[in-house]
Amino acid sequence: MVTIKDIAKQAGVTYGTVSRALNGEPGVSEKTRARIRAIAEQMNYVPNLAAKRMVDRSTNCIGIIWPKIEGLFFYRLSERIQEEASRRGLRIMLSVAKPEDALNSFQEHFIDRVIHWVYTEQTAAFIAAKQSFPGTVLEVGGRSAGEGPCLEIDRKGAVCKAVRHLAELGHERIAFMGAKTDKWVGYTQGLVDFDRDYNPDDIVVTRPSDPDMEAKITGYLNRDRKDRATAVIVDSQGLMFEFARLAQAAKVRIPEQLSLVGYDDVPELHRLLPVSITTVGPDIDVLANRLMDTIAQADAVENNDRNDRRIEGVLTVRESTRPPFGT
Amino acid sequence: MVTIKDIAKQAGVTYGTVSRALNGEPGVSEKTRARIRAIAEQMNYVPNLAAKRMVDRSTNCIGIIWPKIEGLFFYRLSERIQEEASRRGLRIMLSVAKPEDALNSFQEHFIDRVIHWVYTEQTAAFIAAKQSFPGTVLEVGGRSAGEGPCLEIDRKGAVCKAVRHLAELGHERIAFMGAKTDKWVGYTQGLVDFDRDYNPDDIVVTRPSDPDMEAKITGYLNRDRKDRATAVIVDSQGLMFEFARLAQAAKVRIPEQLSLVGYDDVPELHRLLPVSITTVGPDIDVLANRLMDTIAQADAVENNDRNDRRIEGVLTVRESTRPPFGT
DNA sequence: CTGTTAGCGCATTCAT
DNA sequence: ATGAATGCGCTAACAG
Repeated sequence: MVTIKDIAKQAGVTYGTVSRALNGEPGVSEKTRARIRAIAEQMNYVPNLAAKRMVDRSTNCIGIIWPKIEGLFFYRLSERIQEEASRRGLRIMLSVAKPEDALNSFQEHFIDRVIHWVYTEQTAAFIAAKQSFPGTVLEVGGRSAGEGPCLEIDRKGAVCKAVRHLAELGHERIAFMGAKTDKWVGYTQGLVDFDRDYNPDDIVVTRPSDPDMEAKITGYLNRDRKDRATAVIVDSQGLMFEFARLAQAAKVRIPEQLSLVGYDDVPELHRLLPVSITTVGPDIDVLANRLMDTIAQADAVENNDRNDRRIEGVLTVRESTRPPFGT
Repeated sequence: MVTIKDIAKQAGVTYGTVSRALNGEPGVSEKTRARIRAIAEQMNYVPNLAAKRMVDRSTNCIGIIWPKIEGLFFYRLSERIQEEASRRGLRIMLSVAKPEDALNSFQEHFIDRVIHWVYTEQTAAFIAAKQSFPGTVLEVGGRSAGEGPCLEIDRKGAVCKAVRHLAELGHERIAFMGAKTDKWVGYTQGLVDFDRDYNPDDIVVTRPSDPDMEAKITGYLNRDRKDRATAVIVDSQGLMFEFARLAQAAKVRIPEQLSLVGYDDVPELHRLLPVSITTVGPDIDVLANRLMDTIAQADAVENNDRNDRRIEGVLTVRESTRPPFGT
């Protein structure tokens, strides 16, 4: 293992100078700094984080706890986060372990800033782990649950935008398939805002793991066209995989017979149907950016404007939505 | 921050004794050990991991370098690896950075065992980083390229099994879509082994990023049925996403008009078509297991039997393959 | 059984 | 602008 002492020897200086040079501290001539940098690179020097941590407590590595669900979306997001991070000279480590275990791992490895994707209620074990975690945990997704820094995704508002889009196209009956979460609230809100009737008959409460999911969706799709909506919102990427397949099986043509909006814009979605799918949800680039901005100045974030802590959803109109037949 | 020195003072011993007591080392009377433990607890002592790591640089953490491709398969695999690892008391960290950066990150964080998924030629930068890496890099996937430990996936043999399966069903013309890799070699090998004609016309060389991918596949599918094969092998999950869509668009019914075998068995595949898809490829559970076994005893692995270093593919027959029409 | 001490790799302060 | 020296908290080897 090569240390700054080795580099010092090679460069013919003392290791104090090497330390200054490599850390961009003043008091080193640019010439020797460049030389030392070159030698370090060439010797493949890797700083020892433990030693660094002994004397000062900073790291440029950020840990991310990978959520169990939201698979594809998060997969895409992590690619973008990585790009953003390296642009900023930050490093990224991912953990797919249970959140509390992940936090412990990060702690052992001197990672003191962690991004946590909130998708369900937090377990007691995780809350405990979070409390004893010496660094910052940025909570992303759900409502600003607790004390620490957070970045809220306005899922409700996003789905509301979907309703608006469909209403503006002229759809009178708009259906919703998904779970009774914020997204569902956004749906009902949208119906109110844009003067559409709330029709319990047009709501299919289900999720991919629901054993009756297939029956419920197929049941809805097989109704007489008079008895179903002209547009539907599907509340997650996971459910969209199912929905697309069942819609094709039921020979429901999209968008001719049914307009379709999905939540979360992942490329794989557009491979599911012959047409590309209109989506709402956070913009993946914006999200990656904001995450890095926020975590980069995690201490200052407490003072931020409330609005700054929130990510709006965006609507991306594609081929799967159009005015209802006969308009 | 309370250190062992503080505890030592409180307990009236030296801090060396405290260290031994707290770490369960022999050479401390049980009486003083208990007393020291109590004091540590009462003073709310938290060991300084950085300092510990300075002296004892061991971890039970394994790093994984996330490959740029193999999207969903690797995602599923990493879930299984995580489960396997925690069963064995090991921890996992993932990096999505460039392989050489990932290796440096791992080194910084004292992770000295790394799993690397080989999917293309290795860059010079990575080979250099690997050479100066102080730990073990387990290469998985490709041919046992170099010196270090490796686990080869028999992609060629897997595709060969696909050909065999189709041949046994009675298919005379079997097509292949994909890149000219090991999998393609397995295809040609299979044709030879099972007495099928090699027909360049039934090979569509493409990949998801190929700009002409869509045209090539659609062109093949739109041929007169007499001019195309009765079965096709698609060489990757990524390409299958495209193929399934194009097949539906071209109104080619599977398996009635065309039998279909995919490479890599990921659940998402079976949401693409009305029927589930027959696949070949490494079994994800077996792979996770073998990876953990191998990395757990990374030093001993050098002596292993050659056959032990290889993962066979398995064929999972589902609805997308059946005898050709008219048989 | 317990005390003593060297040194892990580094940032930093004080000299020069 | 650079060298020298100190100490961060801890383990391990050695001394008593």
